[in-house]
Amino acid sequence: MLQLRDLPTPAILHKFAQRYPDADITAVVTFLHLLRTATDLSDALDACLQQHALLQGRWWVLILLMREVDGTAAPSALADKAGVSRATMTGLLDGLERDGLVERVLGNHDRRRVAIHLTAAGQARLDEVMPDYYQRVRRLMAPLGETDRKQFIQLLDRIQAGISELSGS
Amino acid sequence: MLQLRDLPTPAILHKFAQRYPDADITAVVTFLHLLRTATDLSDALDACLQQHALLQGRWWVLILLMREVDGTAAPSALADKAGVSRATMTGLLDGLERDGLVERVLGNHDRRRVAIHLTAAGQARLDEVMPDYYQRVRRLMAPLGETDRKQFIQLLDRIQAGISELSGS
DNA sequence: TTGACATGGTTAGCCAGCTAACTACAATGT
DNA sequence: ACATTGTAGTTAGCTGGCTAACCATGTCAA
Repeated sequence: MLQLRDLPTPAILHKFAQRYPDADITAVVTFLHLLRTATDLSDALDACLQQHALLQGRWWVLILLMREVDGTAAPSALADKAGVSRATMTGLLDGLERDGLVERVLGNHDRRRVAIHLTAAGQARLDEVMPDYYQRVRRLMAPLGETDRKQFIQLLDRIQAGISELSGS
Repeated sequence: MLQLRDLPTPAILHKFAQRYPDADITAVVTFLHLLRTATDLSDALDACLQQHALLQGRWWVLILLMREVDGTAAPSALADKAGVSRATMTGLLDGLERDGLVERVLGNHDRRRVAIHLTAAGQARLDEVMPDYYQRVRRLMAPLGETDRKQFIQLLDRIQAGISELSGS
């Protein structure tokens, strides 16, 4: 994700719009504002996870495992749900297994398959980080009331729908 | 940035809220929606830049250089403005220099300093990618009218203000 | 004047993304 | 029965984040 510390000033936007007449100023400003806020939220999430010796990728794998009734899933399923490649998931699982937060259980019927299991230590780590996470998200979103949130999500969904349409065609 | 391919269903949110009573459901949903949309936009940006053999980090450096009147800046200034460490900037500049898009000019007065200069090839690459970029941003933001955009940015700014306040205290 | 500190940039080594290629195994069609 | 194809997971090698440590150079004060 782009780390935007220095959004363009009106003067800079004007300069660029001169050279590139296709520029839609308010579109660019909206686009960059959204990315900037998301980056800041992501950084805030990093700060939270770091307190508990976790990073986004590994934390998300633990959550995906906790969503399962038996705390077990296949690496490829985790990769799909986390939106990363299978190769990346192998690396994440290596780290989590080294820390004892998950374990690899070899399959019996199909010996290609491996089951990833959330260990007691993994669950304990989640029980430590999640209350902190929820607390922080609560505070981060506090500036928006319930009505604001509905409205905000609606605007996000309209952008999302546009993206799906563009990439679909 | 988190790759959220699988947002929690209401059932999952309920399950987690049972175990972690601090959870503020609408806050979490809003938070994840925002990150999800930003991720998708970032992916769309990646797709655009890839058409022109660029990645976000390197592209942003070129833009920062083009903002300067003489197309020149110090590595540390670029690092600050891009929001990355000086070490990361060294790597980005290595890649850009290898591709001939920037050049390092050694300082005369202070021999620690290096000036980074946007080359003609670098400017040409920007002139190739920017119209495509603006075109795509225009289309991505098309679902929102001018009024929507104002409102959206205002909501983003309120979140941003909250973040600054939290990290400041 | 020179010793201590500050600054600009690079290097080294870690993590986590990616693609492409590979291994092992399963399934399937002739 | 066996060759082909498909699938699950890993490995290798790239990029680009990070921190910490490390020159080299400037600066400043005793």
